[in-house]
Formats: sequence, structure tokens, C-alpha cells
Amino acid sequence: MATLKDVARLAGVSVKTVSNVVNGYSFVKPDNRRRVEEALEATGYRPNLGARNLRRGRTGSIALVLPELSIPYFAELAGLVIAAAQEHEWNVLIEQTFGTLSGERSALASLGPHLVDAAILSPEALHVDDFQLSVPSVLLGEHAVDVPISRVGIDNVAAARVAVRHLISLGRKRIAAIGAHPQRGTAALRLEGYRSALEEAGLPFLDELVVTALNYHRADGAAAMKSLLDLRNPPDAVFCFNDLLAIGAMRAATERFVRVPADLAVVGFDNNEESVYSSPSLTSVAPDKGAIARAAVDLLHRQTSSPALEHVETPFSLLVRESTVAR
Amino acid sequence: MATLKDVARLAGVSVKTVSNVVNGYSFVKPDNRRRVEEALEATGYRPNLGARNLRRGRTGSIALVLPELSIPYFAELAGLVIAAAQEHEWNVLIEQTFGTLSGERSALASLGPHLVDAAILSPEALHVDDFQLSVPSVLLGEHAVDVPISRVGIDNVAAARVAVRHLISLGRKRIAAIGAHPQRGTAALRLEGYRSALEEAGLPFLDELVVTALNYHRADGAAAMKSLLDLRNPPDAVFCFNDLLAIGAMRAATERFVRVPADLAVVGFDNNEESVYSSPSLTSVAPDKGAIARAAVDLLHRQTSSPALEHVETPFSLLVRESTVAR
DNA sequence: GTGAAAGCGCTAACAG
DNA sequence: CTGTTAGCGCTTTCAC
Repeated sequence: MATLKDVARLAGVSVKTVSNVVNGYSFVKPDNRRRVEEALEATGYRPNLGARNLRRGRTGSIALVLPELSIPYFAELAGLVIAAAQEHEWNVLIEQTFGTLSGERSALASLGPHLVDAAILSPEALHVDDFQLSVPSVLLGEHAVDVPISRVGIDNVAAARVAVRHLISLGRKRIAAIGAHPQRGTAALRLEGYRSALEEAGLPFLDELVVTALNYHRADGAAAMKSLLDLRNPPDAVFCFNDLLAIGAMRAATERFVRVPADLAVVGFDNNEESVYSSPSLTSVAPDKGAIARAAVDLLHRQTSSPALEHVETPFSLLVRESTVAR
Repeated sequence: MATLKDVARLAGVSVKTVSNVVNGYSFVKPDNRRRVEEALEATGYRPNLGARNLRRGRTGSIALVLPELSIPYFAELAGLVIAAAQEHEWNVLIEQTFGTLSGERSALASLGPHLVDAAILSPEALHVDDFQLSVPSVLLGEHAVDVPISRVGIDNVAAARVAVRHLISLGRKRIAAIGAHPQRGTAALRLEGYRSALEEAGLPFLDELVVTALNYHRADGAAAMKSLLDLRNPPDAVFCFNDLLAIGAMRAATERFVRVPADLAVVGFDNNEESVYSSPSLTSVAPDKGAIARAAVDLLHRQTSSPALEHVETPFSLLVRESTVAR
């Protein structure tokens, strides 16, 4: 690999001049600029990012800490974060925590100014006192933990309310919720939205219709749905706190010959691509993932120069499909 | 951040000694070792990987070039590659090409010794002469292009044959294939397996039953299935070259009131998690993704020290589910 | 066994 | 406008 020095020698100038050209510094004598550009071309010079970053005191990377790439929501988000980070010449290091406390702790511990310039975090189990961050960070989604860290996400209460209102508008009376969770902040907010929608419609909030899910995988949704169908008086609709739970719930309903949406209307959350092609297709709350990714990365970029605490609220919409309204 | 020098000063030794301790060099006077370890602890020293890599002439990263993270197969694979790379202290830089020739070319062009130590490639459109790789690389899957680059993947011909044999064993006579592709090497191999399974069973290979798919998304599978159902004599089974195509195909069948598996048996390829919970669940060829990820990373690790050309064949299995055998 | 010092490739004062 | 030079934090000869 050609180095700056090689290029300088070939062009008959100093490394400084080459560096100036490479970095787009304006004041270079036209004649020198031309010679340097030719030498650059001839050598096929590519800057050594490692050296540049060392010198500049940055790492050139940001961390994206998430539960698991095999969860479609995070996979889609990761793709968008990578694209957004490219704009700022950042590489994205993905760390998977598998949603466990120990996984999240060790991910946070590994973070540091020596490794990444900043971090995007999507924690599920962390406690308040775990947040001893050594780099500018942003939290995805809202959380119960009240820590002074910037956040990006949608209004979960409002989104859940929209979802449940939709079910109510369909004439459903016994609307269940799957995904309550003792620790997760977003779960608490979605439950809050669910409760308030019922309330404004004069429907009772029934404990038996709220199912806790310790994980948000398809299997958890199926298990939760089974328990709801075992009720002496099963629900006629269910609001699932993410699409995977909803997919699992629909699967369980189908196995019991419960028809969706005729007997049971289902709404999910996240709008995974998978939900468009499921049978029936799934009505879902669709956060603007692109907006989330861009907001998070841009916010970090700002914070690396001037620290500040920001909360960005991104838009969402409800996409109505066959799981609530038959074609 | 504490540097080696800080630690050395605190411990009252030279940086060399500290470096020796940090890197696990054996011959350090016990007394010095203890002092250094205390200083390490006291300062919370963490090596600056950027500096270390610069000095060692490596980047500490490998590239994973794939079409798109929102495709479940690649998302799952990426998670596994990240885990495998950690064993060798490698970070994984994910580059998305979106399956386009230009995307793949620019990804390859950006690769280089200054950026990554090695690369795992999953190209779809590249031509032979595009493969001017400047770092040790491994190709995922088999390809038509005959280039001297190491490969890791399953035996696609055999896998396709197993899938189609399964359909034949069910008594299906008009077995279609979705996913033929003029360029993709893996598509050619799967088609070859399909053809040979028909042949050994004495079934005719019919052009009208082979549908080309330029992309392998759910929508492409749905479109292909529709065209097959429009045939005067539609198929009674279909082998899809990946699970997304199969999910789309099942969706299209359902929309036309074609029952799966009664009227139409469906087999996919990749064994996405999604396929376990679809209705009906999808029979699929399951490559051992963990084995692929590990083999690819280990192979690269070997190649960074001693270049060699290797082809690793990883195992697969056929997981039979409801799309071919009703419960 | 350990210290001094060079240097990986780059940027940025600082001169000139 | 451009050359010289120091040094980012680390590893690694080379002496001692």
C-alpha cells in the first residue's frame, strides 16, 4: 500500500501538501495540486484510516448494542443505522446482548473511548446504575430508567392507544394485551396506552386479559395466546407489543381453529416485512425506522462535538391489514 | 484514558514491561508483574486497539459483504459471523450491496488492506473479472464464476435433490421450481438438483414449471406463484430456492384459495425462523448457518497467516413441516 | 528481564 | 502556500 510519503516523493512535494490535497484543503498551488493528484492516481493511494483515526484521537466507529440480529426489527434497524453512519464516515460495530442483563452489562463494559466514538443502545434489562457510559450515547425507545441520556423513539403511549382504538372501532369488546413486562420501560408505556384507550371507550381493564411475556419471540406470543384461549371467556381481539408476538399469537389461534380476524382481531407493533406476507397479513404499528436510525446517528454526531441531552420523537403510523379487517 | 506510559510511570517500570504484562509475555520478574498489575487495575487501563493495530499492521476488522440485512437469512448469518469473529478479536464491518452489480462493485472497491484484514463475500451479480481482491477473502455459497477464491457452503445440488425427492415421495407429479436466475451460480446448482431428482424419478422436466426470479424477496415468490397458478395445468408442488420466495408463494396460493399442502406442497430453502411460525409452517432445507459462519471466519484467520485455497462443505438437513405434510 | 528508542501512517502546529 | 517536525499509543528490536 502506498503511503502519503510515497505519494509525496513521487509528486516531488512534502507530505503536508499531499495531506492538504487529500483532505480537501483549498489553498494549494494549482501546479502542485495537479502533480499530487497524478501521483495519487498513479499509486492508487488510499488513506490508512487506522493511522488517521489514531492521530485524530477518534476510533471511526460507533457501537450498536442490540439484543439479537435474528430479530427482524433489529436487523432492519441495523441496516438503516449502517447506512446513516456512512454519512459521517462511521463504521458500525454491532454487539449482541441476547437481551440478558449480563450480556448488556458486558457490552457496556466493553464500550469505551478506545473502542468507539459513540454508542446506540437498545437495552432491555439494564438498571439505572448500569449506565456509567464513557462515550456519547443514545437510547432507543423509551425506558423506565430515568437516566440523563439522549433518547430517540416514538411516543409509545400514543402508538399503543392508536392500535387499541382501532380494535375498539371494530366493535371488539374483550381486547387482550400480550407483552407486559416487569422491567421493560417500553412495555409499561404500551400497556399504559392500552389502558387509556380502554378507559376512554368505557371498557374495563381486566387483569386476566393482560399477559406478561418475558421474551418477545414468536414462541412467547404463541404461549401467551394459548393461555388467553384457555380462558372461560376468551378475548375477541389482542394487541401484541411486537410483531413477533403477534405472529406467534396468530399461529396459536390458527392451531385452535380460531379464525383471524373473524373470531380474533390481532394487532402487532414494529411492522416487520414478514407481517405483510403472513396469512392473514398483520395490522401493525409502524415506527419510521429510517427516521429513528438517522436521528440517532445525527444526534450522536452532534454530541461528539458538543455534549447535550436531547430527546427526539419520531413519527409512526398504523398500517391496517387483514388481521383486523378481512379483505 | 490511561495509556501504557501512565501505567509504567505509576508502576515505576518502563512501558516495555507493562506491554509485556498486558500481552501475556511470560518472563517478567514476579515483583514487577505484581506492581504492573496493580497499576493496571488502579488506572483501569484498556489498550487502544487503534494504536495496537496500526503498529501491528492490521486493522482488526473483517468485512461481511451481503445483499441486505433485512433479509432474514443474512441477518441470522451476520449475527453468527459476529460471534465467530469475536473469537479472533475481529470486528465485523457489514456492507450492504442490495444485490446490485454497482453495489457489489463499490463494496469490493472500498475493501482493502487499509480497511479490513479479510472479507466474507456473498455476491449475487459479480462477474469473474470483478474479483480483484486485495485481502484474503472467502465466498459464501457456490458460484458460477470460476475464480480462485476460497469458498464455504453446502452442496446445493444435493440439497435441492433432497428437497425435490421429498416432494416426489409424497406422490406429487407436477413439481414446479421458483428461483431460476440467469446469473446466480447457486440458482443454477439448485435447478440442477431439481432436474436430477425429477430425472431419477422418471418425471419430465417442464420449462413451464420453472419460474425465474430476479430477486428472492417475498413479493417475487408471490408473483411467480401467481403465474404458475395461471397455468391451464397448475403444479401440485413447488420447490422455492429460498424461504422468502416460499412464503410469498404460499401467500399467493392462499389468496387463490389453493390449499397448502392439500392442493400444493411447498418447500423452501434457508430455514428462516419465520418459517417455523408461518401458517402453514414451511418445510425447508436447513443449512447449518453456525457452521458456515465459523468455517468462513476460521478459514480467513488461517489465510491471513498462510494464504491457501480451500473449499469447505458444511452440512444441511431437510426439516419437514406442514407445508408438505399436514399435521 | 528490562529500558531506550524507533517507527506504524497520519495530522497539525509552527516556521518560513 | 508549503516544508519540517512532533507525536497519537502501541509493539519491538536492540542493548544492557
